[in-house]
Parts: sequence; C-alpha cells; structure tokens
Amino acid sequence: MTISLPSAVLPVDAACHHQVGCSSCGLRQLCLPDGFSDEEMQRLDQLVSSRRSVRRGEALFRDGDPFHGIFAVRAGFFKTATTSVDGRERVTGFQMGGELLGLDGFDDDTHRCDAIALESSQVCIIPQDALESLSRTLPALQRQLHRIMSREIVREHGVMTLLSGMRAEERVAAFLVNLALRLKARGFSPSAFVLRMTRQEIGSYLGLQLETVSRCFSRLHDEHVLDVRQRDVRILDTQALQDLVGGTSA
Amino acid sequence: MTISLPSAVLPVDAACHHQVGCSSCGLRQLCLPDGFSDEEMQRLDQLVSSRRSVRRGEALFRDGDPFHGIFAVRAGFFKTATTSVDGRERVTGFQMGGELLGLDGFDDDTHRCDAIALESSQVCIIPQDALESLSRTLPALQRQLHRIMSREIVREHGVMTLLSGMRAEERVAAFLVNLALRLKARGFSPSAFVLRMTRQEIGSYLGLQLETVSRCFSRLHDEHVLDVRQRDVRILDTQALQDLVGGTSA
DNA sequence: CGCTCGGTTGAAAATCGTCAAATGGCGTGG
DNA sequence: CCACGCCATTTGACGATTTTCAACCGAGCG
Repeated sequence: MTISLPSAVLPVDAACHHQVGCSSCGLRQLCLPDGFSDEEMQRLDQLVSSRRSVRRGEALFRDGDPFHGIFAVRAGFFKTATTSVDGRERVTGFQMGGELLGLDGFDDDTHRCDAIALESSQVCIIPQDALESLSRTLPALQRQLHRIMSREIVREHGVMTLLSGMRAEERVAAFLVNLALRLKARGFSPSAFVLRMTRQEIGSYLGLQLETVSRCFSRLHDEHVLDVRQRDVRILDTQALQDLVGGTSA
Repeated sequence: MTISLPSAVLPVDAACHHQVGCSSCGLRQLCLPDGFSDEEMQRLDQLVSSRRSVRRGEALFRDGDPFHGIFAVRAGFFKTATTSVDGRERVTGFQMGGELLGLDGFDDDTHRCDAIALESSQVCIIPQDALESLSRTLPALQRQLHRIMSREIVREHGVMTLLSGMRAEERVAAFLVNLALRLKARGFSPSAFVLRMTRQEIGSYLGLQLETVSRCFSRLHDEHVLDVRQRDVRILDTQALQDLVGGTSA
C-alpha cells in the first residue's frame, strides 16, 4: 500500500484553525518551507493557518473560479485538468503531499484549470494577500515561491519533451519512474503502489488513448518489468524502466 | 517585413549603461512594467539599467549556466531549447520583444535550457538580487513577476494540450495563429511575416517531424489559406486558420 | 561555380487511434 | 448475503496519421 489518509479526516469544506503549522508538518522539506530556519518557519506558521478537506471526486477549485491564493497538498492526491469546449478534459498534472496547487491563478486572478481530488484529501490554504505581504519581509519565502513556480515551468518542459519526443511505452515508463521517485521522497515504497487515477486520466496526461496505456501496461507486464493488476502496480525491474525512459530522452 | 533590428546594434556582449529605461521603452505594456504608475516605472528604471546584444545563432545562456537573473527581449527573436543526452534538441518556446527569458533558473540557480538568438537581438538584463530586493518594496513588481511566471505555466499548459490532442495540421495552424497575435500586439502585420526559425525548429516545438511541418504548410498553401514561400508567410484566410485550431480544442 | 544547408515531395513502414466486444471489480439494493 | 448493473479495464482487428527513408530542388555563400 502507499498513500494513506490521516486518521481523522476533517468535515468537508471546514476551514479549521488551531492546527499545527508548517513547523511540525512532516512534509515541510518537500513543501513551501523547505530550507527555512526555525525562526522563519515560525513566521510561516502564521500564514498557513487553515485547512480544507476535499472528498474524492470533488473540486478544490474549478477553471474560472476567482483566485484568492494557492494550496499545499497536506494529504491525498489531486489531478489538475482543463476542459475544452467540446467537453473533453486534458489532465495537466497530478499532485501529492507537499506539492502546490493553483500557481496558474496569479496571471489574471482566475484559476485556469480544475483541481480535482482523486482520493479524500486535505490541503493547507495559503491566501494570496498574506503570502505576498509576508514574502516582502521574509526573503526565504520570496525565494521559495519563485523556486516553486520555476520548478513547475521546468516540470512542464519535461512533459512537453515527453509528449513531443517519446513513444507510448517510453511515456508510460517515464510516468511510472516519476511517480515512484515522488512516492519515495515521501517515505512510501517506490516499487509497490496504487494508482489513484484511471487509465483514461493517465492517457490524457501522457497524450495517449486509454487503450494504448492499457496495452503498454500489459506489455511491460509480459516483459516482467511490472506486475500490474488494475490499479495495483509493483515495479519488478526498476532498471529496465529507467532504461526505457533514458533511451530516448533525458 | 516584420521584425526589424534597432538601427544601431550594440557590440556583442557589451553591457551598456546610460540607456533609456523601461519608462521610455515602446514595449513596456507587454513587458515587466505593464500596469505600473509613472512613479513605479521610475523605480523600475533603476533595476533595468543594462543591456546585452546577442548575434544570430549565439546563446544568451545555456543549459547549466549559473543563473544570475532574467532577461527581457528588447529587440530580436529567440528560441529556448533543451538538448537531450543523445544530442537532439527540443524547442520549448520562441520569444519576441517584451517577453522574458530565464524564468526556469530560479529553481536551483541554474539555467535549465539554452536561449539562442534566431536573429541579432538585444535584451535587457534584470539581475536576480536587485529584482528580488526591489520586489520587496514595490508590490506592483512583485505582482507582475508572479503574473508573468504564472502566465508561462498557463502557456505551457496550452502547448501540452496542443501536443497531446491536436493533429499535425491543427498544431501548425495554432502555431501560426499564436505567432500572428503576438506580432499584432507589437505593431507588426499579423498576416504577413517572416519565420525566424527553421522547419525543424517548428517541428521540434510542435512535436512533429520537419517533413510533416513542410507538408502542412504545402497543404494550407494548396487550400489557399496561406501563401508560403520558404520563410515568407502570408495568411490569406485568417478565419480558416482559426477554425482549424478551434475545431478540436480551445 | 560548386557546395552546403534548408526545404519540398514521394513512397513505404510503423505507431497509435478507433471501433468493438468481453471480462472483472465494486457498490447498491434486494 | 447474494444478485445485479455499472464502470474501468483488457484485448483484438483494422485503419489512419505520421514517421522514416530517400531523392530532388533552390538559394545563399565561399
């Protein structure tokens, strides 16, 4: 097993105060306060003081919603997606603990994608005005926000490379390697996990049809690289997976 | 004709001071100081005080170079690209006057792509330390920086949608429509321009082989949507182009 | 004047998408 | 507790788009 929920899930849409802040959060090295001193962390605690729970299938925000700030995933799993006029959706990313949601809203104070919980989740609320005012007196926060937005840009460059240069099997391999790395960084097993998303969502993210994703999984299964059963994945040959990715790009 | 050089091109690699600042730059509404008051603009002039010229084919920075700040294109045309281990390059974007280069460097103080001038160009140098310190006392600058990074993230979402969902001809149409809009915003003709990049670079950006790009141009030519001769492009039927783009996504 | 590079065009091959059908989990309701 | 039905997934066959390989052309430059 992989991603578990906190033992006590808060009521939906409840914004709760009196919570422990960033300084005592297990994800702090992977999140906004990475690299902060104790004193800086304490000042950050004042910024991130409320949370919100989102049940599986519900939206944290939707394309077009007014932007009031960003969110940090405290527990759970999200997808971000844009829906085109004809109703088809394009998944732009998957987010897990410590990752930020809503960075696309700064442009015109409007969210530019949907953020949907793929399992019951909890996010920390980071209000824009408080974030920007604290950034002005806390250079570490300013730097970290720039870093995180910059990292998102670099990540998307990587996805573009994947979409434009890799074949189906390489894309799926890259997706799994990336997922495994991120799970490992959070203390979960990088070789056995449960996919929180459907084949269709994976395909949408990777620019493939769901059938193609399924076929790739099956082929990797036949080649004894993976053991895939529905959403349960065990990586049997990490090296083979990485070779598939590195073979074409890097 | 479309993009012209400033009448006096500065010596290569010369960082020149005593230049007019943002407040008198014709591109200011499209660049960092968009929306600034006169007083704010004057404070920005102190930040952006030096320039650099880059000749056609030369790099403004390269993947792995230490990051010291970002650049605004003052004149000319750039591409950004990443080069994979096997030597193939992946174009991640094209930048023209008023657009910023180097946003991917904040993450780990290292540039994460190459920025190559596709014609002799000139950029304004925006040093990171001065940018960040001025952002702390000039909220308009802070907001605008966030907006611009956010816009880059949204732009890349659009490219991802293009790469994963559109067919070749639609991608080429979307590319041309986007280029035309940006040229128009800068006072150039949106219907007649010169491509600064090769078919291969267009293909790399759009996730297509150069032959496919060439074939798409030829087909659009045959259909009297474009008049293409090598790098000279005239758009004959703007509506047809837009229909091609909007037909599949939006 | 010939060379090189970028561009165009053609034909064959490969990958992936589309359509279709069958399987199997999982949750709901009896 | 079991049966049913829905949805996600798997698998197969076929077709379309795009890539690959190859040849040719034309402009610019030494």
